[in-house]
Amino acid sequence: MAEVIDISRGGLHDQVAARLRTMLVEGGIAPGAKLNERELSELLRVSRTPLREAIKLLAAEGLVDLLPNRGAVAVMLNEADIVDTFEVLAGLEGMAGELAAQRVSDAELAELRALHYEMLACHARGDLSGYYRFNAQIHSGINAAARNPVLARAYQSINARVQSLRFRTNQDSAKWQRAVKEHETMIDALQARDAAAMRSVLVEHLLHKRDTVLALLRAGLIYPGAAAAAKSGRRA
Amino acid sequence: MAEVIDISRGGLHDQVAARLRTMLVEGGIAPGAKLNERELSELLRVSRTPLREAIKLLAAEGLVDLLPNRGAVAVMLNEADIVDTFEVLAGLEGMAGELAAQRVSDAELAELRALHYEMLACHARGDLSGYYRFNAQIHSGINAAARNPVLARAYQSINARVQSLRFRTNQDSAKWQRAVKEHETMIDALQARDAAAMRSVLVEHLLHKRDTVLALLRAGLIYPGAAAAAKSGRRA
DNA sequence: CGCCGGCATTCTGCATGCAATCTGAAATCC
DNA sequence: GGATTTCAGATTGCATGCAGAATGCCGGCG
Repeated sequence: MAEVIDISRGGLHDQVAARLRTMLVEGGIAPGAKLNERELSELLRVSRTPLREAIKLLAAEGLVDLLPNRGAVAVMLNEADIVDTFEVLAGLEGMAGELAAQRVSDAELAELRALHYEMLACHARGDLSGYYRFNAQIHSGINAAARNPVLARAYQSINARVQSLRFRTNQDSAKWQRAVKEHETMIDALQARDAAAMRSVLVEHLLHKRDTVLALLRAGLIYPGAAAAAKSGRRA
Repeated sequence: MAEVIDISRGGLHDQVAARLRTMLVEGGIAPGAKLNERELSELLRVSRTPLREAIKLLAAEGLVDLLPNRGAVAVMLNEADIVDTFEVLAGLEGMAGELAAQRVSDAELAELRALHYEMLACHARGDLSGYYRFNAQIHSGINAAARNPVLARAYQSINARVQSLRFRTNQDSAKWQRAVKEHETMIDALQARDAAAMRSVLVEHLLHKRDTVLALLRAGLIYPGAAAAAKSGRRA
């Protein structure tokens, strides 16, 4: 037991949703791009029905905006959206950290520490891709240690919306260094079962991430071509 | 302005989703009940396609569980689910309270205070229905004052899952009294712009709500007939 | 008398077809 | 020449039809 995620390949629309999610998060579909049903149905080799269901799902997750009678477009977050999203993420992750500090088992802690060192190795090698992979694993591990599937799902859902942006953040050396330092503090706080410290460092961590993303956005590095004025106050 | 719920007239599937959501939250569809597509499509006078899309949406919101090749059933939360959900709700509402304390305008504060007195009036009259209505308006007002649509949406989505349970909590006089007291503390904390106090009282408030719901669940008053052992570790 | 296997019904899931709406542009009018 | 209107192509949204799977039942067997 204890496999929390297992429902995956139950229906075709779920597979389609997963594919689309990956494409959206990893940039296979550019932000602001229209999602043409016929096109995607041919690309993914499925009929339009499960595709439409998947798109509705992604809309509920906040990854696409649904325009009435005009289809769906990949979300283009403006500054306010990013600020709001990271604010919520910080709260959720801080909460996960608090709970994890109270509930983490020794085995989990050991595994997290191991992952931390793996990440340090990637950092030392300058292996950004590996760094991100272990980083995600660590955060996922913290969420798991929090023993709250509802929290984990909420976090994942909201995190997905900015994952595509964080994917593009080629951090400079100083910020990378600081992130590593923060991760070290995390592990220490976990070990000490210090919930307050855990929350604090995670919130800080997220706010720094936010600032990085905001800086990139302001520099026009995230939405290179598009006019960012498109979506102003709309919220689907 | 600031109507957070407005998505109604977008498409047919949205209207269907709204109808179903209401039926689920207000008990029109019992927890654990199967959602028969043909039946519902006849009841709502729509074809199965938008109905299915709506069901997928509700599944994403966590209001129904999707069984592969076996349709959907209205969620039946077990004790662990309730604990987890309220834990997250407490975190989110505490966060909303913190932000609201920092950002609430004088006009909003005045309106919240007015709503508070309206609620007191309902309390004095023993008007439970009106009490709940104003209660919901106050909480919605706090969320609005937090100036974070992402947070508001996340809260609403997760809150919907337990709304049907809270709907049935006929609080005894003592608990009602305490809730009223807590609400007073809230308004005071808002007025003082005391974020920490606001978080604290909201978290307390939610935990008390949780305990009330848990007590009802243990007493078998929430799922009267059904065997609560149905869903154990499943999470959709 | 209880258990097991096969069969029919029902239901979900997916594909396709049709109507309504939107996009874009060409032609027309001022 | 510029703006407006109108029309054709394309696209979304919804309804329906069909195949696969699951459920329940009935008869047969131990």
